[in-house]
Amino acid sequence: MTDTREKILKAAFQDMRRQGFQGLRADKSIAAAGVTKGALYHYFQNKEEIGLAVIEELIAPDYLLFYESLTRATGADPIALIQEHLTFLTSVSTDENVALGCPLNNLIQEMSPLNETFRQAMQRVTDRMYDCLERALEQGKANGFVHLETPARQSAQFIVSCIEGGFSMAKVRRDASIFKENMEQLSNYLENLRS
Amino acid sequence: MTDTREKILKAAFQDMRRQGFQGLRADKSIAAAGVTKGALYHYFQNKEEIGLAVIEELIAPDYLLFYESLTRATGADPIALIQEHLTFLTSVSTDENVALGCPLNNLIQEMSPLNETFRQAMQRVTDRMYDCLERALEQGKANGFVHLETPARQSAQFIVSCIEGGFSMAKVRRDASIFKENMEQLSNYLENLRS
DNA sequence: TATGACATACCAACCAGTATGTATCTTATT
DNA sequence: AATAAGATACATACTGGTTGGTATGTCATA
Repeated sequence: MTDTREKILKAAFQDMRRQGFQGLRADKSIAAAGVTKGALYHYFQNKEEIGLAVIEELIAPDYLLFYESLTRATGADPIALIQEHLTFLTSVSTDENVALGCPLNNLIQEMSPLNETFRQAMQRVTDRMYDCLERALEQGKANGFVHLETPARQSAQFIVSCIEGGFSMAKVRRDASIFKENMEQLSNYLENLRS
Repeated sequence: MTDTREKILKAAFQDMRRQGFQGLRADKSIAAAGVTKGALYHYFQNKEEIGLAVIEELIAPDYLLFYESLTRATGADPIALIQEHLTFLTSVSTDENVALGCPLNNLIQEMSPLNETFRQAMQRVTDRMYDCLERALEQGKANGFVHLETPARQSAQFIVSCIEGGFSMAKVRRDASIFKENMEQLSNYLENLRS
């Protein structure tokens, strides 16, 4: 990826996080990085392509990093790994950070009903998160870490849902402690999955 | 409230649910209801006022209906009442319905970082939900329904957060069963709060 | 000399908001 | 009861700024 293209995506990502995709003013967004409209429409056919590239190239890899690693860690205790991830999420959640919300969640809320291509791209990300968590929980069952009656798929969905819900509710209060306390409750739920 | 004003708010509410507040084209929105721009700017000073009125007059009363009733039901089993509410939410959640998401959650995600007046109006709604749930749980403790070690405030936050998270994740898949399965997990969590 | 990588100027559509006009309804006065 | 005088409740036409996108030109490199 060229340097200019990367600058465009990063600037678009930042502004989309604040103002949404509809609120994104692409040329103004990149101007601060010294990139002009000419460059923008050289690398992207239209605004939609920018949004999709942000999802595919910035959001998806970032979000899937942990979940992919989770499935690869065969033999490990999945609950401990998820708990670690929650601790990590909590540690990076400042008031300023939660005020802008979860980039993926933001886009889901805004764009799912408006653009089917966006929706499918985002569904692919969440489905992958579910798949990874489900597999990890199943492996955890086989390895004696997870209670055998745990409904792996539903639990996977619930975990992701709790995280995103936590971001949502922290956002409206600009209050990271809301997120942290929610993660504590989710943590309790996770401990109940132990065998 | 006059009939015309009501028509404007209802039309704006519907379109805001799909396209967000930024995406709302107020005059086009009300045109289908036979109302013109003249009427719009007769009842509202600007677009912002429409959005705020939608929150205060349509969303807030609708959302608080259950939670207010919950606090009033002193002596009742709060967990049973909340479970009933989850069942109700599940029963009205069709694929088409979840595809549009929770109107409050949508607006929170979109507008919290962009408009402080919006944010405060929405925070008032969520705080009220927390307050009602917290009180109900505390009453439940006093009446022997709820485990005494239950952190009432945190649990209240978690419950709301799970519901909103459930809407979020169901939205991207246009799949009501995601919401239903999440409510099942939340239901399990609630049962664990019993004394 | 052809192509990639931009920069700049431009355009048509759109959109929030305004200006202006008018019919109806209310209220004070006779 | 009749009428004049606002006030209310809109409808229509217009405007100025914005926005996504395009057309065109330039410069460096292969």
